[in-house]
Amino acid sequence: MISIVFFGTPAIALKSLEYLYNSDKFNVLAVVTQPDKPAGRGHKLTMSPIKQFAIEKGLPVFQPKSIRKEPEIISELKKLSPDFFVTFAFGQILSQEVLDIPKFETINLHASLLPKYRGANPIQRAIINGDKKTGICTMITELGLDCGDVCLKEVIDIPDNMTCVDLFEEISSKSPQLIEKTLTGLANNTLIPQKQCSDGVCMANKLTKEETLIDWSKTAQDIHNLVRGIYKFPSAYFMHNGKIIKVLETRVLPEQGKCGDFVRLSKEGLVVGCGKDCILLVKVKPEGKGEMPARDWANGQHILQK
RNA sequence: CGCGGAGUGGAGCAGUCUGGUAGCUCGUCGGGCUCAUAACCCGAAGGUCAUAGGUUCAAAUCCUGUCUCCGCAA
Repeated sequence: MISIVFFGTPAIALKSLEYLYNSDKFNVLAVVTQPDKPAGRGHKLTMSPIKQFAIEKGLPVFQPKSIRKEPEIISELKKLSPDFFVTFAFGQILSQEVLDIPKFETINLHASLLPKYRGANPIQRAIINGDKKTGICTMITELGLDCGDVCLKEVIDIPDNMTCVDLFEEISSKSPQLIEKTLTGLANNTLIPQKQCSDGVCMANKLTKEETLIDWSKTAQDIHNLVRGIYKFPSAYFMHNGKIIKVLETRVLPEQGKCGDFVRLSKEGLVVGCGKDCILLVKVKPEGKGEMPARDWANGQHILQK
């Protein structure tokens, strides 16, 4: 049985932890996750989905503020003497001292086809940039950011209307098998990690507030990619009468209109002019309101009424 | 107790400050026009104004409590 310590925080990693926990090939010794943080309306202290699962199953949980600087936790991890560390969206940088703990390796799962989209935000970036495919990789963790040798990769297609929520879901459910294959391959020496090729390296930076504001002078396709790329997390938006209007669903229409103008109201939604072509707003979510058809919103705002 | 918005026919909103006949756009149904229509014209149905209490001759509107939904921030 292969013993591991699992490092992870958000929901996307949950299925992987669950899988490893339930498998009789693996023994999950402990879980390391980010400290509880005030979150949500009311700032209630909230534990990560990974921690919730661990507590439910009675697994030991470590929550370092910064794992590099907490010798007590490091020595606890050493005592466990695991075969592997598995990291998946953990959210902290490890130190060499930590990487040296497991008997075999520390492996990381990264949600892109490396070396493309190293860094914090590979999933949403792939959609925002209009990529037709992306994927997941397992890799040997090294000190640099997502630069270690790649063990296994799996390609995932991105259809034109896929949102980041769909992609999250797909990645979340395909990851467990990839991690399993990687661990067993490394453990019995049948898997040889490959260096990342040096060209095609690019970073997937965190989203800034400015990026999520819709720029109507861009092409309708670019706006459509932005909308589905950050669907619900945290959503593309525009301002109207001083209110934030989030845009949840759009379609590109091959017609002309002045940038940023409300062109017409159709049965399906509100048509807005862009730098190239027009975009149809199908579903929106105004500040202080729930989601609604864009047509209904435009109706109540008395946009485009004679 | 982090800050803030909102609950009004099926949908989206106005009306609330300055209490006194329930309003607008859309949808639905019926009829008309049209070669035809998602367009246009005429008409109809549909609301205990989230909820409980209070003030008043009179409350969607003022006061108090409760529930629900949401935005920011983190």
